[in-house]
Amino acid sequence: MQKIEKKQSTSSNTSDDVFEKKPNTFVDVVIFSIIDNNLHVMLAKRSIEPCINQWSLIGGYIDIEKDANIEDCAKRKLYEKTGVKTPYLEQFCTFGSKNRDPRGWSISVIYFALIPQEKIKTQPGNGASDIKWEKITSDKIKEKLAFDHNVILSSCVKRLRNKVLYSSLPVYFMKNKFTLVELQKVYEIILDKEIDTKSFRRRILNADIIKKTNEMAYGTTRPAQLYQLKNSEIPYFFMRTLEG
Amino acid sequence: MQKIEKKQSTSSNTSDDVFEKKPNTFVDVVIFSIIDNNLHVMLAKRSIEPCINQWSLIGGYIDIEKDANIEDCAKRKLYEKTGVKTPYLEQFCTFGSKNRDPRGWSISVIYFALIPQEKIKTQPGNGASDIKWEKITSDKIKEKLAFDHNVILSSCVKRLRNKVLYSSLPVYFMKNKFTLVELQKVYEIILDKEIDTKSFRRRILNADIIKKTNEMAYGTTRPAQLYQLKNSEIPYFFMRTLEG
DNA sequence: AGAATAGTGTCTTTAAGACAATATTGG
DNA sequence: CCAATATTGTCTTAAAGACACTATTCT
Repeated sequence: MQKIEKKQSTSSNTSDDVFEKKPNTFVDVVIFSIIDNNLHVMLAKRSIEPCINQWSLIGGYIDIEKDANIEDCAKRKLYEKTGVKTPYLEQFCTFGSKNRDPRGWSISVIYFALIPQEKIKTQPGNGASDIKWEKITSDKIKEKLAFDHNVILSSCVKRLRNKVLYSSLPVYFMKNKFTLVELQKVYEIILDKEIDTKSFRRRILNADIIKKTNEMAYGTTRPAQLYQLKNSEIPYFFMRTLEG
Repeated sequence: MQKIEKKQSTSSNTSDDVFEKKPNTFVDVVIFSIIDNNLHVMLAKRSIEPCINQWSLIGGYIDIEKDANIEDCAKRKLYEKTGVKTPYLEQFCTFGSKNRDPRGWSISVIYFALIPQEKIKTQPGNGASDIKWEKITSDKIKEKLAFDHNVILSSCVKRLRNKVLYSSLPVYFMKNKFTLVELQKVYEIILDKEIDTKSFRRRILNADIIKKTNEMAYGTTRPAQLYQLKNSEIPYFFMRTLEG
């Protein structure tokens, strides 16, 4: 262990700055979407060291000139990669340790976002070769990510799964108008488990969070009622969790 | 708005340090305990600027030489003030903005701890004139705290309340051996609401989280069965929330 | 015996689970 | 009509709410 030099002269706006050395500070966003009947996460390929060319979650350091607060920082990173301004965004937790980044002590505030695939402007291949969607299979992905991002992703997926058992979170994956069958399918994809149709519909309709539109979804057989979210701001929390 | 100078020469341990200016980083712990049939929070009087002599939550900056990770940092601060090594400790959330601290951009990772009053070594007056317990009345305290600590405290109390509706968290306020009547009382204090005795006992006993001891608590009337926690590590989560 | 607190019995209510049954479309 | 999918009916089950009742102690 070498001694740390106390040479750093900070350009602080107060005279008594006691922070000789600070952790590096990041915000990372776990961006989820349902694609091809599977839960996916958005990854970015790192263009700089460390971990250059490895895939990672969407994020980067907090820019104290650009960002007024950490949520704005998360929104900025999200907007830069997806073109989406107001997705469902929730602070998940914060990872911080001396080892998680080779550059030294670092903190990363993790958010997660739920986005309907349709709303995402920047699709891989569409001028953005540095981002891609990776399929999540039971908490994990195949890709080996930079830093501790596999651990972060895994615990975030667990949190999402758990929360879906007692909330309306999956509605934030739906496009503007959707059928109850489609919504149930999204629940089943995330939970990786079949749900009884009657129970599901009773639960959702009872919660009074969606309203019928005057449109139907036509397919090859019986058309289905199209619904819309009533109040998209806050998710609904049920009094009971589903079996898990 | 003055321009920020980019003069800071960091003593980083890698050559390519892109972090011109970093937020200051803190960990604060909201330490709860039940005292005199009321929920209380531990406060510390600040001995340095800014906000000198104002009361605040227990916390301080992350010391990258002492702390291996943020949870250790929280445990260290908790131990320094309470003498308790292994309380119930949970990461709550992270606050970060350019305005919350007059010294500039700052991040604070907030933990909360639940401690039985009996376990706390450092009681106010006992050589520690810089700490005190403050009573919480419906999410708030009377004291005007430093920085944004009133906001942090308030949202943390709400989180605690909500979590008590569907978990066994209150057991972490109990001393080693306790009666079901005492545990119910703690639930009622936190929720500020009476609970039906039969329903409460059925719920707790059904969860199979406590076991009978061979001791009774003797008072002025009928003695009560003393119980102990079975597995103190992780809280129990019920399938249904209580009415709220 | 009577006050006080600990603890139980049991009926009602609510919402989920299970699963059979019906409804509506296209071919 | 038939296949396929959407939607509903209804019985069972699990756990909470309500509230009356019994049990055990001390004075």
